[in-house]
Amino acid sequence: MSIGDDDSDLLSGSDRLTGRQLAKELGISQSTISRAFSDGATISPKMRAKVLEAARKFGYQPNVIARSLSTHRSGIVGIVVANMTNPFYASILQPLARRLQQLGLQTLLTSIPSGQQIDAQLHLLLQYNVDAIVIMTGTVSQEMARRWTDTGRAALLFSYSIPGIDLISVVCDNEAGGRDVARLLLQNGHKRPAFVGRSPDAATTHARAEGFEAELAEAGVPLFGRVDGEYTYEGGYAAALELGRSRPDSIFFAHDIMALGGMDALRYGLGLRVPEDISVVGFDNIPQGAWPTYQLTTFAQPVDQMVEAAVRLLNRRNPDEPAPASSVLPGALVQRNSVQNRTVR
Amino acid sequence: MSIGDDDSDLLSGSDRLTGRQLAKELGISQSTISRAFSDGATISPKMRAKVLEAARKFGYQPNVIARSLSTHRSGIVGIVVANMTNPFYASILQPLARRLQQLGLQTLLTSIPSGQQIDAQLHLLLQYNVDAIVIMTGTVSQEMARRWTDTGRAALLFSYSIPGIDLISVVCDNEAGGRDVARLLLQNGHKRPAFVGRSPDAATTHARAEGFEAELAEAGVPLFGRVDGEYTYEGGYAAALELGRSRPDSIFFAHDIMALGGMDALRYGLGLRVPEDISVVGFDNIPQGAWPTYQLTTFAQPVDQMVEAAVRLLNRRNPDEPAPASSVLPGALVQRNSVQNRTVR
DNA sequence: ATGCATATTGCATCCGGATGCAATGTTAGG
DNA sequence: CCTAACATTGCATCCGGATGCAATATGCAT
Repeated sequence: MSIGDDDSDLLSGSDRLTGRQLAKELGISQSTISRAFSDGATISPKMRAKVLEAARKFGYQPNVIARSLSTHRSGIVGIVVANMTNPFYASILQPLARRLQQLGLQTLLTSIPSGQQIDAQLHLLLQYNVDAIVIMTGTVSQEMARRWTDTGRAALLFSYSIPGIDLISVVCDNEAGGRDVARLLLQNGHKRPAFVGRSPDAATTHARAEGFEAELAEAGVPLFGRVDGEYTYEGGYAAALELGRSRPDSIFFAHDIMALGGMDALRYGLGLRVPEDISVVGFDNIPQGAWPTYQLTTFAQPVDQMVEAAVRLLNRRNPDEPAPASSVLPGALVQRNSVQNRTVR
Repeated sequence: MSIGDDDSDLLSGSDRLTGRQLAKELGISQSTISRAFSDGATISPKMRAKVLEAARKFGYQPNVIARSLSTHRSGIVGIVVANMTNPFYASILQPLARRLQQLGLQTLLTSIPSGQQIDAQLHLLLQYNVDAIVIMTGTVSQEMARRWTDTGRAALLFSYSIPGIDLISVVCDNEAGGRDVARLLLQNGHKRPAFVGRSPDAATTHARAEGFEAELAEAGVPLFGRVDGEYTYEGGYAAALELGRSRPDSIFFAHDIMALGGMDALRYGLGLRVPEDISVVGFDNIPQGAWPTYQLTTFAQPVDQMVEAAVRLLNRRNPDEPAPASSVLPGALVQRNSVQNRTVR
């Protein structure tokens, strides 16, 4: 073998080594180099070892772009988010990106105005040959959804779903969550429960609201009031201000971030005590809810399991495996200190 | 012209139209198609219009990957972050991504464990031909920095810098910020000011600490105490717990998120009142600091201007423009209600 | 109208790997 | 030892655009 030991600094140049150069160096063909780096290619173990060894030595790595050009894959997962200021999304992005990186997948992040149509973004991501997308917000046209799945790429709705569009999704059981919250309030003797945060286009909050109201109805307790609003601290603040005046004895906010704004509105805007005067329950379980000022009782989305499920669905290497189904994961009530027992004993 | 009007649905197939196909359709060469889409290429305005019109009609768009293969550019900006749970980073990511998208640049997000060496990530981003990087955390080897700049791509440290590494950065004037905070505390009659959050490897917090201590020294007020800690809510909580026992009359936290944790520790852990018993000042100006429970007085980084500056530096199309310099932008004190006047009148 | 400079367009080839098919090498059965 | 069957490797070509250079077209001055 004629390879010197001292030329391993070939990689230090700004232009990298190509497969053909390495091939010439080894006296073999470029195809063989290529095969050494492709799983399941027809190459003898001996030859592969030799190539990989030389590649390591010379600092050769296949050019991702060139590979992508012919394979139509990229090792990139597109992610569509809005509202990274909502800590819930931030807390998903982090572990999701990390898990994907562990699998050798990069994340192309597309940030959009909340709740919009995202066909244009998907189109764009398609141009970059992303292998899959995780969508956390927005609506998609049926045609775009079809076009996407036609390419054999996975598309995954994370923590929500779009009515009438058959893309797989990973969600927690929102309706059950709503019911659990209702049951908690009922058990603690609440008679005037209100709801905040339903939005016309978000099936997620619908399910939360429906579970909540259904359970109340079954107990014969009417919903005392409802206000909608943006999924922000400010939205929750405004809604609570509006709703609080009519004195419900408890408010269920469809998102923790709204619940925090709501609690502050109740306390600082209306001078009420939480939970003594009014109970508050949230949904999501963001870190801030655990802060001592809030001690928010909430329904926790099982973020870790959801990320795991997402990664599993995205990582399906060969497109001919059975089409995966949406998964609905169970969440759990996290009881802290924003609900007070109002039963008369 | 033989183009029908009804075949504009060519784009609906999962495989897109190539430039050569479009060229054949128009009876021209593929080169001309390519030139029609490249700024500054030699092509007559008339021909370009004709091509673009046909492209629109047939739904042709140049393949980004193929283009990237020969140009070595990608229209992607890599972003390296840690700690998206720190709202400060989340609040940067959002506008930054949006501004870049407006310029037709996508963002490839790389999330790493906080404060580590990120050579491997940069190497990876290089493989994807990213046009530039924005680094928000971590250290880079001198060799990697050189290798990166040798490729003619911009690299930008956002909101921090790495000692000994000459990559341009966009930061606010941290030292001035530290001084301003010190002056504020002094003006309000504080005699026992403490500092929390300096970290050995973060020049940013060093500068904040130095400005703070320098200004105190000039006024003849000794630093009452100092505790370091992680840049998290919990880190601030723990530090305040430790420091609070010795009763400083004020604490300057190097990061708002630590200040919030600190305030909670002082209030709920030690039973102190803020600002009556002890004043607290933060740095960054995250949204949560404005919440009524905290009303945190803080030094605000000029995030919008910093993002603008970053975008301007990244958007330098031709690499032969004068090498841009780092920019240091002025921040400003945001006075809310976590500092009390302790002057005896 | 003629000649030369300049503007456009086409041709051929490159970017770096992936892959179908043919050629060669290897192993096993007879 | 011979040949069928399979395992490896190389060859040629493709993925879809970009671009240097030659060829052609246009414009201008004389």
